[in-house]
Amino acid sequence: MATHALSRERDRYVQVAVNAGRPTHMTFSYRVPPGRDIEAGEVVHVPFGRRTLQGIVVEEPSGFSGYHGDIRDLDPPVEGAPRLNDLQLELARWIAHEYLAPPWEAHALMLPPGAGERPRRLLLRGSADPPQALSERQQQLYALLDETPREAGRLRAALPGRVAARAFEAALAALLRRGLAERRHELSRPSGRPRVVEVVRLVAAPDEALRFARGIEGRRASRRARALQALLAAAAPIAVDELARIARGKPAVETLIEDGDVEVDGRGLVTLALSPEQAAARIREWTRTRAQDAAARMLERFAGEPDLSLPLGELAREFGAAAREALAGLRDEGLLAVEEVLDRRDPLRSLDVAVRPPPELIGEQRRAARAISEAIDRASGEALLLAGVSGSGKTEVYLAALRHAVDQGKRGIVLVPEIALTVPTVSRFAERFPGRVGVLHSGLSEGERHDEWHATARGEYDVVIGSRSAIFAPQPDLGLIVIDEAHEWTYKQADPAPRYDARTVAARLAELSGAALVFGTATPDAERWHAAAEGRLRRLDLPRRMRAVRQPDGTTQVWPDEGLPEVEIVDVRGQRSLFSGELVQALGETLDREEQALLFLNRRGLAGYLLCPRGHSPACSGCDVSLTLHDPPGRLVCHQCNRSRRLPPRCLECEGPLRRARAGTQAVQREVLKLYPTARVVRWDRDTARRREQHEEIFGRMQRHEVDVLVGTQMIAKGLDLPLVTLVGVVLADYGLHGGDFRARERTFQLLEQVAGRAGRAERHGRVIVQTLSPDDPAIEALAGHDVDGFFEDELTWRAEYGYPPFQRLARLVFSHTRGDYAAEEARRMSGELERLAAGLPNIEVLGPAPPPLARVRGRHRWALLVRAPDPAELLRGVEFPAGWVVDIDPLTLG
DNA sequence: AGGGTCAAGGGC
DNA sequence: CCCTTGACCCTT
Repeated sequence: MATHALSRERDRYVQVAVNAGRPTHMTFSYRVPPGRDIEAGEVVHVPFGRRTLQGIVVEEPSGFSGYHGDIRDLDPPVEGAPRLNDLQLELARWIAHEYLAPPWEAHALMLPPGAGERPRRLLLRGSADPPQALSERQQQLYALLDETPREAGRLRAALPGRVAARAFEAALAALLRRGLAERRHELSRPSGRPRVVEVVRLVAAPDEALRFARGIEGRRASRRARALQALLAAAAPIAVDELARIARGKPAVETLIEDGDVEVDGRGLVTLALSPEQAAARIREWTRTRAQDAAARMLERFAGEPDLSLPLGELAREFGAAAREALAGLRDEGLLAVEEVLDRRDPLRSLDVAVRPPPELIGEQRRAARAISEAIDRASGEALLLAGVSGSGKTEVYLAALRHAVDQGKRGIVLVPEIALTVPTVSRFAERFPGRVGVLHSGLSEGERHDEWHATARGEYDVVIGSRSAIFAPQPDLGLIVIDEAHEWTYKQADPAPRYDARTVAARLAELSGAALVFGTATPDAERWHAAAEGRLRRLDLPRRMRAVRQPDGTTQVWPDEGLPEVEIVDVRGQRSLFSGELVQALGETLDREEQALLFLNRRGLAGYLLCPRGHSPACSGCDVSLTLHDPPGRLVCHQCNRSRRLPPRCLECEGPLRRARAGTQAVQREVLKLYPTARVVRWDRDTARRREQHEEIFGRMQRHEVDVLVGTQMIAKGLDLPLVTLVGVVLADYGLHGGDFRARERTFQLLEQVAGRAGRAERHGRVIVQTLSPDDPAIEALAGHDVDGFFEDELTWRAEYGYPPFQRLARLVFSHTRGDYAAEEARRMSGELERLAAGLPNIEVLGPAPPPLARVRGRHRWALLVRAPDPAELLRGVEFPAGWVVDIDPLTLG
C-alpha cells in the first residue's frame, strides 16, 4: 500500500492562569489546537467546567503539560485581545512567586483597565408546562423568569428577603431539573473601550468637490427658475405676459420683480437684474431639493476647509434636516466619508498650566540630579534614596532627572501617595512637560483610565504620574521610576490579593528594565534607611530647605532657607488640660499675627491600650510591644504571641493610675473654640473628608486663608504646601508610640517629623510644639533635633535584637471563619503544620495564633499567625491554604 | 464562582 | 418523597 509521510503533528500544551472567580493558586493546562499560533502573554478564552472563562497564557507552549487528566482545547482566538509583553510577564510571574499571589490576579495587574471579562450566568423560562407543586421559593423564582435571559445575580437580588447563594442554587436546580428554567453562560464584553465618534471628512480633492457641488441640478424646475432660465437663455428682454406663460403663472414673475431679481420697463419688457452667474446660482438654489441643497453646501464647506472633520451628530445642526440624506448620496459618490475617530477622555483637559522654565538647581540638589542622571545613563536598574528634608526641593530634583531621561529618549513613572494626586502636584509636572504628562489613579473614570493607559502604551507620555498601581503603567523606554514620599504605607496593597508592595515591585521592574529608581522622602522607612546604611541603596541627601524666589525677569532662583522649624518639647505629665500654657500662648500669637496653625492628634489604634500619666504602657515581656486591651475578657493581650495578663490595677513601673488611651480631634477642635471663640477652626480627618473633592475643598479653604486653625490626623501631615502655617502643635505625641505593633514607633516618628515639616514652609519662620508624656523617649528626642538618622540608629538596635524587619522578614497569616472555635482550631492546625515544616530549618519562627486587633470582622472570627524568617514566603510556598486564609508577605500592619 | 455530590433533618 | 441546609470537592 502506498503511503506518504504522515506529518504527525505533535500536540502542544499551554499553562493558563484562569480567572475562575474564587482565586486559584493553580494554572491549568490546555491543548493548543493544531495550526494555532500562540505565545505566552496572550489573553485567551478557555472552557472551564460548564463555563468559558478568560485566562492568560503564562508559559510558552510545550510538548507536554504535566497534568494527567483530560485536557481540553483552547477556545478560538479572541479578537482584539490584549497581550502581555515579556517584561510584563516576568514581572507578573515574580509577583505571583514573591507574594504567593494567585496567578490570574498577578497577571491581571498588567492588563489594560477594563479588559476583564466577567462570566455571566443568564436564566430564562424553560419550555416545560407551568408548575405543578413548587415550593414557595421556587414559585417566586419561576415568576421572575421570562423569555428574555436575565442575569442570575439580579434575579437572586430580586427575590423577596435575603436569599443565601446556596438556597438560590437549590431552588434554581429544582427548576432546571423540571425544565422550567434554562441557563446560558457567556462572558461579558470588556468594559474598557475606546470612545469613538463618527466624523464626516472630505475624501475627494477640494476642486472636484466644488465642481460636483456646482453640477448638482434640480429634478424639477420651480416656476421662478423657469423664468430666470428663459431670460438667461434669450439674453434679451421678454414681455411680461410671455414670461408669465413660461413660468406657468403670473405670481412667480411678480415675486421676481418684488425681490429685485428682474426689472420691468414701461413697455412691459422684463430684463435680468442679476449677473449671469448670480442668475445661475439662483436657478440652482430654486430647483434643488433640500437634500441636494444640503449636499451642495456641505461640499462647499468641506472644499473650503479640506482638513475639516465634523462629528456626525452635528451635521443636522449645521446643514438642516436633510443633511443625513445628502451625506448618504455623497458617500456613494465617494466624495465624503464617515470615519470613526478616537475621542480621548483626557483627565487633564481642564488643567490650564503655564509652561515654566526650570529653576537653576543649586549645590546638593544639582549633585543629586546629576547622580540620578548618571544612573539613568548606566541603565543598570540602580536604586537611590533621596533623603531630603521637607522643603528641600525633592520635586525639582525629580523634574531635572526626568528632563534628563526624556532628553535621552527615555520616559518616567512617578508614584505619589493617593492624597497627593491633586491639581497642584500634577500641575507642577505638566508645567515642565506640557501635554506629555499622563495620570493613572483610582479617581479617574473607567473611560479616562482606559484612555490614559492606552495613550501611555502608545508612547504619548514622557511622564506618567499615579498611585500604587501606576507602577504597572505600560510606559515604553522606561528610564526612571520615582517614588515620592517613599515611606508612605499606601504603596503596600493590603486588601485584595495580590498584596504587593509597589516599592519592591519597582525595584524588580528597575532590574528588569534597567531604569533608575529613586525613593524620595524626608523620613525614610526602616527598610530603605537600613539598605542605604548597608550600602545596598545609594543615598543622596538634601539637608537644607530651599526657597524658590521668582526673579523680575520671570525666572525662578532657588536659595537656601533658614532651616527647619524649631521643635519645642513640652512635658505634659500630670497635666489635666488638653493644651499646655506654651501651646495656648503660641496659638494666640499665631492668631494675632493672622497666620495659620495646624494641630495634630494621631487618633489611631482600633483596640485601645493603657497609658499612665507618666507615659508608661504595659508591654509584652516576650515581644517588647504594648499589650492591647480586650474588653469582654478584661485582659491585656499581645497581638504578636497571644500571651496575655490580667488588667493591672496600677502602672507596673510607677504605680500611677492606668487610663485607656483615648484621643479625639473633635475634642481638640472644641478646646480651641473654647479658648478662641472667634477662630475659624476646621477638622480634617477621615470623618470630615472621605472623597478627593472633600480633601481638595478643605485644602483650598486653608490655602485661601478661610481657616485659622486646622485640626487633623495624619492627613494634615502629607506634603501639601501651606505657606501661612507658622505653628504646628502636636497635641499628644504618645498615642502612636505604643500601638501594639513593632512598626508603631517608626510610623509615629515619620508622622511627627512630617507634621513638623509643615511649619514655616515659606519666608515665615515656623514653630513646632510637641506635647508628650515621654519627653525622654528616643523618638521624641530625635524629633526635637530633626534627627532622622538618630531615630533609626536607635530603632534598628532593638529591631535587630528582637528579630523584626528589616533584619528578618514577616509573613502574616489570618484565618477567618463564622465559627470562632473552628477558626481557632484551624489556626492551631496551621501553626502546627508550619512548625513541623520549619523544624530543623534555622532562623524560622512561627508565632501565634494570636487574636488580631480586629478579632471579629463582619461576623467572622479571626486568628493570626506570624512567620518570621529571612524569607518566609519560601516556607509557605508549598503549603495548602484552605479557603478563609489570607497570606500577606511583608505586611505593614498587624491589623 | 458555579456546579456537582452526600448526608441529615423536616414536612407532607 | 422531595426540599432545605451544610460540608466538601472539582474545574485542565
